[in-house]
Amino acid sequence: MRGPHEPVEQVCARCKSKGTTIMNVFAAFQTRLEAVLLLLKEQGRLPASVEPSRAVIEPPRDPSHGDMAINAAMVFAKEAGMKPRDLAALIVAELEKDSSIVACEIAGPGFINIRLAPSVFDDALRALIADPQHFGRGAPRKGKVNVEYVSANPTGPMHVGHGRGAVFGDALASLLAFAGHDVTREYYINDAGAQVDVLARSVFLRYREALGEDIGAIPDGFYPGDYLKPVGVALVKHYATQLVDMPESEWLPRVRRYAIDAMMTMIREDLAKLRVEHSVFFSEASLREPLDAVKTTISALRAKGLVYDGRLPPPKGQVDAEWEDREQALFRSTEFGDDVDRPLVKSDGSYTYFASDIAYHASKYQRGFTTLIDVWGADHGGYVKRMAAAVNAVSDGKAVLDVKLCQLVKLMRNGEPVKMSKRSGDFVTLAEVVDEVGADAVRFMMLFRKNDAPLEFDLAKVIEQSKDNAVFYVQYAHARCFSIFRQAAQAFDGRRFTPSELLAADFDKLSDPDERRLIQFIAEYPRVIDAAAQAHEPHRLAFYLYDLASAFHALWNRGKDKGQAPLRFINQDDATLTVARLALVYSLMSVLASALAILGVSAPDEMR
RNA sequence: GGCCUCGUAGCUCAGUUGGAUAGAGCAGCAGCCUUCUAAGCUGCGGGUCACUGGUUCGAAUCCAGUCGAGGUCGCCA
Repeated sequence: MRGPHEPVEQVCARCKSKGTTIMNVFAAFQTRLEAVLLLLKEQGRLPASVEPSRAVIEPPRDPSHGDMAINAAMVFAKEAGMKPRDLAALIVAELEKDSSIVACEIAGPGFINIRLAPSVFDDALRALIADPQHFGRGAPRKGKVNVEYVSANPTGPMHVGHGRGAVFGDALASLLAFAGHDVTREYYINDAGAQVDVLARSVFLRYREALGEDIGAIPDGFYPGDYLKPVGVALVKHYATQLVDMPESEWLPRVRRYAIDAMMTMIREDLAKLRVEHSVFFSEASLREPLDAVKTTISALRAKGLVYDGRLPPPKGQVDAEWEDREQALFRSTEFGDDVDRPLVKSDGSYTYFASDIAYHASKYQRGFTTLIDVWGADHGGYVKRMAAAVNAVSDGKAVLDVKLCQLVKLMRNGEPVKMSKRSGDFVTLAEVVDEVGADAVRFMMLFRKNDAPLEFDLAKVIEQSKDNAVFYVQYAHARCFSIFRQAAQAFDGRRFTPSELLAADFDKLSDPDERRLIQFIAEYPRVIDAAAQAHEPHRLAFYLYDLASAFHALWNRGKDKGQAPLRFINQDDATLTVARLALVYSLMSVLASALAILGVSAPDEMR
């Protein structure tokens, strides 16, 4: 079994000298296209104002249109004062000088469809076979990226919704690292607010319970869950009866620290089950002590005129009897596009959560990060504008914040909703789900959906071994590749088919249109990585995997039909052909493994 | 009421940052199949991309408005 923890994060040292153009055929031709446009500019045949990078070269939707499509003629027609098709002709005349372009044709409103020599894609495959670990990776990029995800309150076990953000953030971080970014994975521990005091008091009840006291029903305003019982028991072991007679001001800090640590241990274990990792756990409390970074940050903003004392209009559309008009410290977030300025200090004098969060994000910037990605639940959507404003303010516009909102997860079983009663504190936890269906199923299904779309997660369907289950379908493609190699070894008296042998394969033997399509699909991998990383959308990789698996299964099935035996991957009478096909299978297998590793899903050798 | 995220086939969802005739899986219908790995395969039907305007060579995609779903609206985090 190939584990999901191959070193996808380590930037390959070879990237520096090698670059990506050899492997990314689309990037390579984008460069050539831009060179042509530049040349036309220099010759004065295109106005100086055209920006070559605005033109796009991409795989066409319809394969009959060729291998790549260029929209340049339409994009620049107006600036050039030419008809798109005339401009296209100009570009085509230059492109045709390229020996790897075997045909150019102008189609529709001015598309340039180009057909490439098969060797272009074959070379990409050779590059992949020569170095499967490297294929698709981006060259190292400037700037540090911080991905903050999970950041669940340390007050109880994680539920399924947390799991979605966890998997999303984890996969996004891996994806960005693979694409060449310097990525740090971070968890913000909310260990300074009122809710951890509630936690401490709830645990103190359990402590007394563990000492034999009858505590009765858990009162309102306390965390009722049974998961706190062991913490109470552990407290007894640690403190015996020492805490019982202390005043709250003395036991609370002790119990709080202990409880938070216990909760974080539990959360880390849950995350580990899901193969979700963080390299930095950042404590909110550490922003206050020993130095008050919140105060410092607010002062700095005040000095810039971005914090002032003022009054806020009461919220509209809802009557709030509690509303009291008062003067308070406000952050001028309207300066950066927010709707109202936001308070930093509560009526009791303590900081609002937002104040801490500004200091926290300032810390990220001070630690050298310029791209900040926060993964939040959709219920925090109303918070995005002010946070983006704050990041802008504390970094003087030098850092950008991208907040990825994850929608709710609806837990189902055989199409029926699974009941979750939160009131009793006895809801379905993430750990229970992972134990039931496995990390692979949870991870893949959560990534097989756009993050901002609601997700239905069916506990029964995700472990079904059938084509209807995307996890199985993709993993099975990988297992099938292995199976083909096992079969091949048997058919050719234990021959090994080493990578170096596959590298020397005769790719001309791969001439069936479906084979060629699969090769091109594999060659698209670096482009998919690049686009998904740029958009911060790991789900694109999951869909690519599914489509890739689908193309492979279809090809495999063709060999199953009567009279189509020559299409089978293994042909005992033709070793040259078999080696070529195995080279294709090996390439496919490598890409499947690579993409699955980024998503944190295992790539099994067999699925019996 | 303000703001945020959405609205695509009967259902669940993609849609390559504005490209050509909008795709896939279920479900439905029609055939085929006993295996290089068995948990099937192939094909067909199915659409006012919520609606109305606008931007331009070109819009599911961008902008404005309307309708609908969910979320959110100082002193929770």
